[in-house]
Amino acid sequence: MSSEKVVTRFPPSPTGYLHIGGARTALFNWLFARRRGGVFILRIEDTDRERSSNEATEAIIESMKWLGLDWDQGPFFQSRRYPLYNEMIERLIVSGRAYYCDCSPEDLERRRKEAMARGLKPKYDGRCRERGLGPGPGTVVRLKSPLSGVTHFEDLIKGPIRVSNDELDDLVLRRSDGSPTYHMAVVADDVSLGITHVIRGDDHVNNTPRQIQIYEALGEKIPHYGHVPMILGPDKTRLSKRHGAMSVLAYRDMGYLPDALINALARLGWSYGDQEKFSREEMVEKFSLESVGRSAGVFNFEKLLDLNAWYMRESDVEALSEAVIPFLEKLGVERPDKSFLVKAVGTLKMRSKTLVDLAKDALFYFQDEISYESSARDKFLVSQVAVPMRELQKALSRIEGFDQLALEKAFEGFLAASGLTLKAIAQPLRVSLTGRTASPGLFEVMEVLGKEMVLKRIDKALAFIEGK
RNA sequence: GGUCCCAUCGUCUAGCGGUCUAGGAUAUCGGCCUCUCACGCCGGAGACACGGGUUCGAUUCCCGUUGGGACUACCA
Repeated sequence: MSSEKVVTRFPPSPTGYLHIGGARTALFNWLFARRRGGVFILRIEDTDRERSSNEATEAIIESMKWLGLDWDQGPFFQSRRYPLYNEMIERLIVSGRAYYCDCSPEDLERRRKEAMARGLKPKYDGRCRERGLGPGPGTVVRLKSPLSGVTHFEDLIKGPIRVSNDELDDLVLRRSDGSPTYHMAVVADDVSLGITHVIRGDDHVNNTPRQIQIYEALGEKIPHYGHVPMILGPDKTRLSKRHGAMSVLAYRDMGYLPDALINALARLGWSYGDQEKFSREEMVEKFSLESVGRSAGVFNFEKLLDLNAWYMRESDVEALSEAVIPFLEKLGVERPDKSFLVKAVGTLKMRSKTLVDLAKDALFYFQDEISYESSARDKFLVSQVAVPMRELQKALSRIEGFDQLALEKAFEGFLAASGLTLKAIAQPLRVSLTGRTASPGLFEVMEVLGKEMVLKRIDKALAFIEGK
């Protein structure tokens, strides 16, 4: 491709949170711009004042930041750029490529129905095209679009797409209240921001010829287009609130790492041979629109979970510890000691799949009084284990350095002397120390907990057994 | 209804005419490892929607059928 400077943009409308479909579109734009050493712009499409909100805008920005999709320019707000749109619309009127129309919405609706009843296309009939109307109340401005010919473009993902012009009607550019319509605003902004590549959802394929007509009327250079397929819900219908867990921020709150979500999103639609895991740098290096698939896909939650677990395992333990703090706090653990937390997380990062799980799994480290899972308690804290546990406790109390190595040695001695197997004592001890039947290795747990806490918990378990 | 887009294991995908008795990942089922749970390792089951062409040869190219999806507003 040419050496032109690449400029892409992500233009969400702030009518709700940023969902994973939008996030993927943003990601692809970001990836493409970064790959080509170009510019990535964030633009907020808030021309629909009714449905737009500041909360949504903030949520979108927060989501972008959390995902690490940094933008070079913006955010631009369409609501503050009306003069630009009006200027462009004036240009079109002056050059005769747009005209005023005073057909009322009700009238239009009636004519549409009539047309449909007669088996015709429900498009604008061009009534005001040649009336030479001027501005006035209740008037809109429409594009004078070509009556014949075809509009075509080369989609970077889907290949050549052509639409007969008689499928397209004279779309409204400016509403009667003076505001620009979506199509007008998009084109005007893309022109003025110098957008070279429009990478957006599949649902815009049909809009593209319309927008190209506006470019042509304006005499502006048409950008390259790439339409990425939709993301579907598990039932293969378009992703919506119905499918739950839509918002990017919801994934953050469910304890997913941004890198894992990004990786999962990238691999939904894009591929690089058989490779599944990509660092950001690798993604940027290897991304191309040619290797984005053309068919819609279902978001695979199980795969995200697996990826997240992998990213957690690969994480630096310090960073992971930092990340889990808010989740621990939610569970009532306040200001955990940093070095203790790091040690605790070190024993768990191989086994927890999300930060939420990690926090839950780590809870026993931080509780003064652990509670026993009822089934674990009933099965393992039974009278038969009281004697060996007491002996074990004695052996443990004699250990000098309470680290894994010393603990293992002490256990060897204890098991040899008592004739017990580790298997026989492991689960009762585990329940005593953690309250559960599943936990990190006993020696790891004990080292982190420390001698005092270990002896104390065994005391408590013995008291429980004997008190039964 | 019209227009446009799409179609490989349950899911995400590799495949860009012969290398395909179709590869990987995830999920699932066995087994190993083992103090539990994970991790890891080994193995199993599991897909080219259908029908026509083109070709010496189609998962791969073309057409049709079917099935999905999108758009068809003074929403974006």
